Amino acid sequence: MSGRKPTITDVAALAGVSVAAVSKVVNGKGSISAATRERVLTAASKLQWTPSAAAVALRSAKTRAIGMVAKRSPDLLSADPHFSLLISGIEGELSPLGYGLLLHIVGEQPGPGEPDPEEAAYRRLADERRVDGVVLTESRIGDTRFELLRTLGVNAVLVGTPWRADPVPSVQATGLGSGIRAAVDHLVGHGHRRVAYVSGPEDRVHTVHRRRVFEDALAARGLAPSHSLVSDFTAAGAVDAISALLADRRRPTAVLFANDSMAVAGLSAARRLGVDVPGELSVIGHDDLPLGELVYPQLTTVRQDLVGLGRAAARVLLASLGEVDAEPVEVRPPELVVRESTGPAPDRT
Amino acid sequence: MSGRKPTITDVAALAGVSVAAVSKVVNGKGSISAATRERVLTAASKLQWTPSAAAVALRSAKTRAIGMVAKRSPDLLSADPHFSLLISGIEGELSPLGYGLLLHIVGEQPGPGEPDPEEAAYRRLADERRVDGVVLTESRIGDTRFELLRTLGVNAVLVGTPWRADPVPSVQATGLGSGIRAAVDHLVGHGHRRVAYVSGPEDRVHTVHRRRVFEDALAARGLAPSHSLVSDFTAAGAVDAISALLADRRRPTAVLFANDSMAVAGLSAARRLGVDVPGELSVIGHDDLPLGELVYPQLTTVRQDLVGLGRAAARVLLASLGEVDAEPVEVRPPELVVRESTGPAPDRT
DNA sequence: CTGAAAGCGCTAACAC
DNA sequence: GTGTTAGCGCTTTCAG
Repeated sequence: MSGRKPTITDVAALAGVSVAAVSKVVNGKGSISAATRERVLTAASKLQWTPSAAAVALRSAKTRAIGMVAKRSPDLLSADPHFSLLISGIEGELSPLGYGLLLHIVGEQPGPGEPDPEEAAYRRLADERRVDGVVLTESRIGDTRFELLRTLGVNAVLVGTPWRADPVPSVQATGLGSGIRAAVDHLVGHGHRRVAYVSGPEDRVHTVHRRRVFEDALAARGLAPSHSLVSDFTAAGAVDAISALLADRRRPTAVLFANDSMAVAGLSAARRLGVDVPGELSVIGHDDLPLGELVYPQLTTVRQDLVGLGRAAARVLLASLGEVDAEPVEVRPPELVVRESTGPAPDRT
Repeated sequence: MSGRKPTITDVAALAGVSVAAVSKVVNGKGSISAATRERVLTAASKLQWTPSAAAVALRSAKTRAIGMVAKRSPDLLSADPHFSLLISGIEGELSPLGYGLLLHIVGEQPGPGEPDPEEAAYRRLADERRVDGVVLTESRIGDTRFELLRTLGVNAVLVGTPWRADPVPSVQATGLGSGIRAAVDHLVGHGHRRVAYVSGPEDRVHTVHRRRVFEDALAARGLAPSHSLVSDFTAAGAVDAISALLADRRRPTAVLFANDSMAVAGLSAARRLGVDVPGELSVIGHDDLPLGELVYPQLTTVRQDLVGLGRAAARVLLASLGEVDAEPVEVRPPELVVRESTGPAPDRT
């Protein structure tokens, strides 16, 4: 395409040294005199040479890439912005070290007579030796991915809470639960007594965790959930949920959703049904995606430091690869962001 | 980590053939007897062997990966869901062929005394020979990326309209402009006479194109834009724009935004100012991101087949790599999706 | 401190 | 139809 790409040999020749010397200076290993280093460096930059990733990978068995596979339902709605933020954080740590991020998006359905696409994706990553590690998200109850990855021999780190204290590397925010507790306090402090919860899919670890935190927080104020629904992170699910809640004679005056997309969809559905938010119903989301600020009324939500989580996950992986020291990066605790979708409970009627 | 990974040699030994034979069968090249093929295949599967990506890449100078670099402003708001959809389409084509997608996210700012991070990212991808091609998005006026990529010797395909008929590979929807024209017709048909346009950043090729289509469509109905604003794809920008429009004594009765995020932000801002949508103001977005269905009122928007564009881009790249035939995949033409944010023009007062 | 040499796992001529 | 044999570009002992 544009002349041959220079190789280490070219650099060595131009610098008048051996290829070994060049290798040593670019890797900072072995001992090299300042003079030689200098000559190699200038030769390299003159030739615009950068080590070939493939050669390095083959020789050193390190690809300098980490992988991520995202399982996506046809309803692209939910996970998306969540992933983007996480990826931003991950990339922020990888890029400076020259690591790449290999992304795979797989469907939910195994396709007729085929293996689980998610598992297949991890296998391929491992078998082809394309990555040095992977980051997992959306911890699931009964999650088999760690086991799989372990037998495949690839490093992994989980963003979130492991399924029952599995001894797997993972990262989570400090003070987990503080945001939801603050949300409950906010609501109760505003006179709400009937507050409902709409969770995400039940196979998610965070689903049960968040609901428990919610219930405990309410209990601490001497209350119990007015309703507790399970939904699926889709818009339709949220709409169904809100319809059910509003149809109840003793309907809630406030509802917490397990993510922002559902919260916005629910909020919109309520308004469409003629229910004023926050006048008649307060709504709180979870994650603080950009979306929440765009809508009217703006969404009160539990902010999660997604970028920080991504960053932290990358650090853990990088540390296990010996690239950085294992100093954990701090992930900001979840916090309540009060905007316009919450307010005082409506007058008792 | 878990026993040594099997190599082609192991497979050859187990099958009782030469490594060349194994290579031939996995690559479908050369001539191999059915019997040998069979033995190789069983040996390979017994050993769970898959060719090492690094070895293949080094030897054949093909990485079987394509790259993408996304330039992201600190305000993550805009490009996001757009990218996710594109990526879904791209991955859909890559995965079946065993290709990977290497993603890089870079900031806008060059950092003090540093080179443009975007350019640096492309250079790294090329110099390290990490990918066989890249897909570019967000065609810019005066775009230098193609030139860069050409001198770097990497295949590239653009999603969108090239900057002034550059002879670069690109994909776009058939019937470009049809969606915006339909939007204008929809509005005018509903009695709107004062319709405004809020564009994206002026350095984008699509910005000027879409605005022209808009103006031409209006002109075809004997009208001219009531206002034409330039914004920046941020929520704040959209809010400013809508405020300016509504402050005008002769304010528009309808406004088209260059993307959905701005449209939703604008729509929300209008409502916050006490302006009813669509009663007093009709709003139309662009792209049809999931977000538009979540909000209330649901957003009328110009749908763009983002997934199809991603798919098509991947095909073009794959074709230029000789992996697939160059049959262009069809990208659905843009179409107007009428929802709740548009309606009849308010009565003249 | 420096260089020669042996591969990493695989593909592609080229012989047989 | 099948095997032998060079490397691809780099890292890493191991002598000097």
